[in-house]
Amino acid sequence: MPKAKEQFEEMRQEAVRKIKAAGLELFAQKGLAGTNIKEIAGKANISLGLMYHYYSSKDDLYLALANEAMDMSLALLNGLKKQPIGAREKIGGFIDGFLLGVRKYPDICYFIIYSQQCETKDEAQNKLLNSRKLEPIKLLAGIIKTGQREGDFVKGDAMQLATMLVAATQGLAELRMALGNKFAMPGKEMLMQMIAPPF
Amino acid sequence: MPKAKEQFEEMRQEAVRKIKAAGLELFAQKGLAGTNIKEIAGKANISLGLMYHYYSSKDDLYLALANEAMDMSLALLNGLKKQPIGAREKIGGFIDGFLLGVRKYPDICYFIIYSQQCETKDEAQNKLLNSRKLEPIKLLAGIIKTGQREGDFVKGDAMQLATMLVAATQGLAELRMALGNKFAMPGKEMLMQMIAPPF
Amino acid sequence: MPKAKEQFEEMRQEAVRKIKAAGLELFAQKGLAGTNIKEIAGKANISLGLMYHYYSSKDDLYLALANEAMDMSLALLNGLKKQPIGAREKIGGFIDGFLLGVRKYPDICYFIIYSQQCETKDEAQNKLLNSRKLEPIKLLAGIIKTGQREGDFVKGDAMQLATMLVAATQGLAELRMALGNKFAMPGKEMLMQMIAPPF
Amino acid sequence: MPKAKEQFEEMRQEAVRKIKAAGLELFAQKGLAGTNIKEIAGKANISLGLMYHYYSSKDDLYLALANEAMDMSLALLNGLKKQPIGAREKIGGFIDGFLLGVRKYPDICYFIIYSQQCETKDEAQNKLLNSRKLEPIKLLAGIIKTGQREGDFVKGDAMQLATMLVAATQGLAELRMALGNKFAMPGKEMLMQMIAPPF
DNA sequence: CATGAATGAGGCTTCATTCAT
DNA sequence: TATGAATGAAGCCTCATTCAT
Repeated sequence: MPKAKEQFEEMRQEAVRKIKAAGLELFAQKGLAGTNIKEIAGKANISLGLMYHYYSSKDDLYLALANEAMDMSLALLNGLKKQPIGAREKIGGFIDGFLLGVRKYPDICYFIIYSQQCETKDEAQNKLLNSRKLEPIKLLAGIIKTGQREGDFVKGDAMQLATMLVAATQGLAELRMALGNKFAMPGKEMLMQMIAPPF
Repeated sequence: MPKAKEQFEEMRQEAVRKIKAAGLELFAQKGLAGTNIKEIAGKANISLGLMYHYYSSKDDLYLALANEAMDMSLALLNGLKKQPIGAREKIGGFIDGFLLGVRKYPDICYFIIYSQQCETKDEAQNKLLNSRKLEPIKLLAGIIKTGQREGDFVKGDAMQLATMLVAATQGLAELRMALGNKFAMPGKEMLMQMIAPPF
Repeated sequence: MPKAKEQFEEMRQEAVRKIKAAGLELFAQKGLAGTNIKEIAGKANISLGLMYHYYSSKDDLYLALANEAMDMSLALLNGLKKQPIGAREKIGGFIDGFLLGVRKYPDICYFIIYSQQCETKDEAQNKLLNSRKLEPIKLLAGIIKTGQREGDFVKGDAMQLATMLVAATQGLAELRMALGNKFAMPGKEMLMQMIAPPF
Repeated sequence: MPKAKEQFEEMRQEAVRKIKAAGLELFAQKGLAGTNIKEIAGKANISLGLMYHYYSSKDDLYLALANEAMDMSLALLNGLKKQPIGAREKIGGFIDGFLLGVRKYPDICYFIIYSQQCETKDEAQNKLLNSRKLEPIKLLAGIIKTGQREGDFVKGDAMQLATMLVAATQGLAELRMALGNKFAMPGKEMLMQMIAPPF
């Protein structure tokens, strides 16, 4: 009697889930080149071979995770963009998302932010990833422009402001990973004032 | 000192200079694990054997470069600290140093800022490096505290503010490397207002 | 026999048929070591598990196919040997069998002829296979000897002549596979004259 | 003091020589897929790593050897073509070359003849190799045509005759490898009569 | 000081085979 | 009978490091 289709599907989902969790953590800590597949499989509690059942290579897994992280980031921003709230609240929502993410999944930092060194050998994929890094900056810039028209945002080029905000979150996530508990994470107000001072 | 010795000394200096320049660029682009020694030697235009004459291992070179970068960063801050100028000017000097460095040696970004993923296998060295990452933040925090007493800085925990500024510069350097010319680097004023708004 | 059993038997036969067809083609194209079981199962349109239901290993399937091919070759020759026709006609029949086989099942070439590289790890099996390769040559040599006594065959050691004929067919089958349509297959007359010239 | 250029060159030559000899023998016995690099290095008495110093991959070595073998075969034929001797002598020279090669370097058989299964993954290389297999056949066909005009060759399409001769040598080399000493190699006269009967 | 050949451990990947259902 | 997920040994390849000259 063949095993039921659903059973197989469940097994697949579970295996993929474990692989992704392990990969996320290890890539975040040690980068693509510094992470080895055996370790990922070990942490995921599956065999080496099974990894290759689901991902064709280390790069493949890395790219899947990187793109997923970017998708999440974009989804957060797109969600905020559509909401019927002011620009100040939208920026606040972005910062909340960041602070929460970092607090809840500390190891995800590397992927919450933009992956810095994605040397996938596959130059095409690298270019794709890099181009995607601009998307959230552009989205933020749009929100900032609106806020500037509404009057209570700081002045200056919106793209530059968006770049600065994104850079700060990325840098903070990295410092957080490097320094652990010795680290003084700025609060929401402090990050907000980079774009939208209290008054 | 006889002439021969001087010549040898010159050769040494020249070789070390070439090795460091090549290592800096490649480590910055691809990280420690992703960079290979042969490539460094190739870019430096020296033989593999000679590399090992000056540096006992890949990690050795990496650590030397990382520490040098941190030294430069600290030297800049210590220099500013001693100068008889206001806190606002000191922060301005730090930001100028960053912007100039990034503009002049784009590939140095990785080292101008704090190296994020230094997995040296040698745990002791890792701890050392990580602890050094806190030093500039503490120095900046000191300057910021003074500025806050002088009255024209934003309010809030000085360590947090310093962390935010450092994170922003680190993030900007990384984005700069990833995005190249598609990148909107914020100007000095914009970075300044994170700590010291015009009024 | 109840109907159910017949059905099962049919399924078995069908599965085995598909496995053998797929294996034959792939082994012929890429050899034993170069062919993988998953690919065979895929081409046969059955599951991996089922393959192992019928054949205990890759080598098992390979040996079965190789021996079957040799059986067919021997059967052809034994059939001809018994027929009440002249030696010339018998050689002609062998050549016809070869030319037809190559034309009809181009991918079978590898097995119509003698498999060159059967590294079965199992040394005993290898020896068995190799010894079987001599059988058709010996049979042919017998026919040739008769033909030489009958007067219209070329002179010379019969085993050497048989070896040459078999080698030619083997070589032609291989060239056929390698060169495909760019290939000039000699006709029956041309092959005949190697053993039995027109006059 | 740097090692002299010639010394390095000698080392290179010696290493390459050993690698090629080992590869030739093993590929000939077990094919590309069936041969493993470690074994080649072992037989060549060098380290695995050194193999990759000289050849970028297993395929690379295989292709180099296959092409070299083809070059030798072509060189033999081109040499004969230019000599001021009759077509019969030229065919005789080709057959002598074959018989001698097989006798002297029994393991080279696979490469003296045409490599049957060159699955290099690199489809372009496969096509190149396959196209090269036609060259000697064409050369032989030219010689045969001349011989036919001179009068003492068998009749029939020259390309087909050339194909048959080449196939026979290939098949004989393979049988030789498979059967070893149980094998009855035809003599020069016997092979000659395929193309140019005594009278 | 200078060279680059040589080593081999370790990493990535494949694949024959097993097994729970 | 039938499925395909799971395993892990073994293969290919890379690369930090050593060494003879």
